[in-house]
Amino acid sequence: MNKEKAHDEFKLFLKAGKHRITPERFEVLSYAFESGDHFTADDLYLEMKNGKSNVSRATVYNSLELLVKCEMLAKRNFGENKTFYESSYNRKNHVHLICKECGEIIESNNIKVAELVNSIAKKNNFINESFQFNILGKCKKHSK
Amino acid sequence: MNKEKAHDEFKLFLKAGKHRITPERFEVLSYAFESGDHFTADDLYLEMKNGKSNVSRATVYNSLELLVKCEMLAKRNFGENKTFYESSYNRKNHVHLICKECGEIIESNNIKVAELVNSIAKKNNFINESFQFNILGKCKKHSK
DNA sequence: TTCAGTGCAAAAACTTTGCAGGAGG
DNA sequence: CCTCCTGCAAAGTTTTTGCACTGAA
Repeated sequence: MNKEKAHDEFKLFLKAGKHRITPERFEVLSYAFESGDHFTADDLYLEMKNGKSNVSRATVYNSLELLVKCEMLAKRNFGENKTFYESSYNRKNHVHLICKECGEIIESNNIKVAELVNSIAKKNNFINESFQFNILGKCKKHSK
Repeated sequence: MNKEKAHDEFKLFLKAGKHRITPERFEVLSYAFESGDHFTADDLYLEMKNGKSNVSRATVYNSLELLVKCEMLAKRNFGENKTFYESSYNRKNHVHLICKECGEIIESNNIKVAELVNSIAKKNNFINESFQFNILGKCKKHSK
């Protein structure tokens, strides 16, 4: 997704939900999309501060939640007790492989995951909305 | 796993790792196995305090980590920023279905999950040690 | 003009650490 | 007797909240 399209989509979402259109929210959007694949709210806040942005920590947290609600970002959580965000555009059904040695996060797309999720949900009378699928272990470099 | 067997297994593990055999560690073990399927360290600490146990918070955290290391408990994390523990006895390869409405956690066992994990790991030159597989959505009661 | 959104700092929630005293081996 | 473990409290981390002010509609 390019930046302009993202900007417009977020704007529409804000209007629809009667949230105000503020420059701070678009600043967060812009940094979020320039940031790496997986970042935390605080990382982004510090990055923005470095980049001479004056957006406050509270606003960063708030704006990221709005971006999750409008499905432009997805929340992840990899075992440490902190929340990561990632762009969710065109990224359904993917799995994270997380190296316990170096923390590297590899993403893998596998068509069978979605099928499996649906079949498990169905079997348990459960309405599937999203999933987290993390495989923990050692990456190639650290498998000694 | 019955309580005595668990006690013995933990004892052997402690000896093997040159950890001391202390009454506090076995108290934590005992409460952990009487506690629900998924509990946090702090929940357990408060429960123990209620139960007139004098074990400190630090010791609860420490002992739970030892129980994870000896593979009697598994660490989980369901999207909120806190660590849950669960008994890992006879519970490889299971998936959690978490209701966003009421927080209920359903467990599902599915033989295909392990196969899929192994095949994804292999494809990415990754050594699979464990996984987290959570499906988020609505349970039967809340699917309206 | 109005009130949602903002910045700031304080509080909250969960976990880890430092230290002095106590008990396991 | 030597340390590892313990309890306690303090500190650390990440996230949320309260409050007074500001700016979007």
